[in-house]
Amino acid sequence: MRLAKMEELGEAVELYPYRYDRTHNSAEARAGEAGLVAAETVVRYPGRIMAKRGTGKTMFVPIQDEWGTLQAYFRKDELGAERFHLVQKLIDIGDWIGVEGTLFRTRTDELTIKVSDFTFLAKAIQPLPEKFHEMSLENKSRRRHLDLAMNLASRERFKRRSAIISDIRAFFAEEEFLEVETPVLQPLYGGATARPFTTHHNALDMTLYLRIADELYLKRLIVGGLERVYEIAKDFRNEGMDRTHNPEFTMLECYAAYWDYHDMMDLTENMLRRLAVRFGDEGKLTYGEHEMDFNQPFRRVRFMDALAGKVGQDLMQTDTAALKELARKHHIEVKPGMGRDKILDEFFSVLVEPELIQHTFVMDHPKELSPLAKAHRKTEGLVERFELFVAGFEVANSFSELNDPREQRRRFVAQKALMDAGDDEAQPIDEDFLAAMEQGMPPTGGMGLGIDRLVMLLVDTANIRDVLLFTHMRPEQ
RNA sequence: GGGCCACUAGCUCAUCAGGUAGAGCAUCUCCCUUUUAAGGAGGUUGUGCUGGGUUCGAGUCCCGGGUGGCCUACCA
Repeated sequence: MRLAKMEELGEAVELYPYRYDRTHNSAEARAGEAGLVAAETVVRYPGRIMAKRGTGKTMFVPIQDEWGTLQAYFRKDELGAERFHLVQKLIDIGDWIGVEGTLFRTRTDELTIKVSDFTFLAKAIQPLPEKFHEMSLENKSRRRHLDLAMNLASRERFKRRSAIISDIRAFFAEEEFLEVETPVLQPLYGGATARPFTTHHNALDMTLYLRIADELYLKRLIVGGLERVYEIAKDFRNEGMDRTHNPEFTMLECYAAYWDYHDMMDLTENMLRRLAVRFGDEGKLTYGEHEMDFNQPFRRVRFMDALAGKVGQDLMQTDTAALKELARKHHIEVKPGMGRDKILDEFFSVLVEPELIQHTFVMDHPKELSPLAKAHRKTEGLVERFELFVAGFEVANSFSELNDPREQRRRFVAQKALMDAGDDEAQPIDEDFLAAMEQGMPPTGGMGLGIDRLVMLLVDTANIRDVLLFTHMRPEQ
């Protein structure tokens, strides 16, 4: 048993020492091989023991650090019987160790450190998982530390996510947006249609909600005179979870004074093209079986036009009764209480969305679906809004922000009516936000983008769990 | 929410007609001074998810429960 060996090992070495002076990591040692070998430089390299291959008086031990693996070669005649015994018998796979020695190539041409001395760094009591088979998705998600330890591809994916988010921050800095932080705990939720998580503040004895969006706070900043703001933050929605949904997820929202949704569309297009160039293949992306070329201008299509193309007739003037009749014909489910625009949305998600593989901006949505968007400047009944679809799912959502407080109040009241009618995703009236808007809000363009889905797209993975380090799962047992 | 499938050693899995369980890796003992899924000899490892039923006998068949996966639906 490992605990028994630990005691014996503990008599010879410090089991949990405090620090280690590294001269090279595995990537640096590989890159500098020629010089290091020629000069017989002594390197000090720490990492985790991933395997042990012994031949009695020698040991080959692959040691893994964040960047990869470097093999260490221990010899009994070099280290002495006692020290060699430690490596051979008492040190286990999973333990952390620092080795010191010179680099050479073995007979089989593997870059190796010939160990002149070593420092024990930390003991592992539990063994690492078996190495020949992929861990199950459940095990990977539930025990991410093991997934990261065993799968370099998984590490790479998460490092890539980090790099993508850093690059988005750099992009917004170049565009002169200010990064801000707004409350997670909110007395009222809003900015999206979704059910919230509820919590309680003891000192104030009041109900608080975990935010479902940052929108209403970011717009207050626009009112306050900060002209370009953005936030990358977790939102929380109390809804189902599946391949593309997690109850907490990372959202990017940005707002710019004096812009409309056309400006936001350009910004979104520029940002995605830049990411595709930096993280894809020169602007081309492969997602599953699909190929997309972000160098090409993004397709732009009006919501009602896309729908007309599918249904074979313009639905702009079609009344609700006729729509319901059409829905039956297309096997589209209409639930009681669904308004005309909601039915149109249903048509859209069933008929159009699945076919939006290539990056496409869908523009000018029906009004009822967008309580925070400004009415279309030309077409009655529509709003100035766009959604970006890629590979069949929605990545971004944007509008010319409604800034007329009288109209905003009417929309809130309409939402309230929906809520009273039993729609538990409708938004409550936010008087505080309305008061801010009444102080005068400049014309503003706003955009929200799901970071997790964007990362899925850029690293070509079908499951949101692959891009979230820790996902929500039921507790075991 | 609906359908299908799975749950057996620490890990990945097997046990094809019901007769109280096995392989590889891990672990333990021994041999081996250039191995790389190292090798060789030997040993240990299980409330077979859970509760009930059928049966002389259940991991195996039946029913309930739990957990997970896939598909589907719902969800700015």
